[in-house]
Amino acid sequence: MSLKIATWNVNSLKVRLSQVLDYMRDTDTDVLCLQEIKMTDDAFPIDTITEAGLHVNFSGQKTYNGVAIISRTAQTEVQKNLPNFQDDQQRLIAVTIGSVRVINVYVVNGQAPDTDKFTYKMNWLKALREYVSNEMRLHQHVVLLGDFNIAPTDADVHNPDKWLGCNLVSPAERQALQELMDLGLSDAFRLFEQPEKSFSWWDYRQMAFRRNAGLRIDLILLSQPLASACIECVIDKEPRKHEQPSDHAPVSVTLELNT
DNA sequence: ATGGCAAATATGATTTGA
Repeated sequence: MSLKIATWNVNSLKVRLSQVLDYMRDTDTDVLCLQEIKMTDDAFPIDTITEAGLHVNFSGQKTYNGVAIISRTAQTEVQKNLPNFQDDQQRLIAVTIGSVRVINVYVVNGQAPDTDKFTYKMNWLKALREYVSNEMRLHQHVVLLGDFNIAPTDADVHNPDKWLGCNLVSPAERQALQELMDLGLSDAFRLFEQPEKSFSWWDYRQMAFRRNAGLRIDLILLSQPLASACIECVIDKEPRKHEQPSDHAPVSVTLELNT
């Protein structure tokens, strides 16, 4: 059985709803994890999505953040927010689909390394590690994916010199990502040969997309059994070329699972 | 050194993002 799981920071689901529905219609994506839906739960377009024959769970808030998971088959064991971290911001939703535990995150941006927001980011990542560690004891098939707001290495940055010392690329953030991966998770994108200068986000300004001046910060981390089952990981740049695009592109993995 | 763009909130300018 083939299973395609994708992550996409949509930067407002209100603005991008038609693009999301088109994506589920036009691709063979089975599970689509969204970040930055930027809407309250009472405004969530649940009817439009379910009328398209899709299943969905979501955790939203006013103005910022917010996450959702859309799938072609049923979702169970819904977890909203980290159970071990008091948080006003809606940044995590986890569900089980078939044998796969899907953990969808919108990691804190962190603004700059000497700010309160950066401290919040580091504390949030520490709590995420605890949570994921426990989930991996309960589930063999774990996918941790989303907008990590961390570029894993300088190969994931168009201009590392310019980014030196900034959030998204700092040693502390990269160490926190490494500690997550040390739980037994692999960066799916790097399981395969990939083109140089592969990015998942491009600034809206200065024609950054046309110049391919971007970062790879949207990641899919797989537990070992899923890494073995993974046959592909791709960044789909097509939606970034659309009218009124999100500044992020969808990233997907294809898993070939037994049973 | 600064702003560039986009979205939300709100209706003018500010906040946030990465």
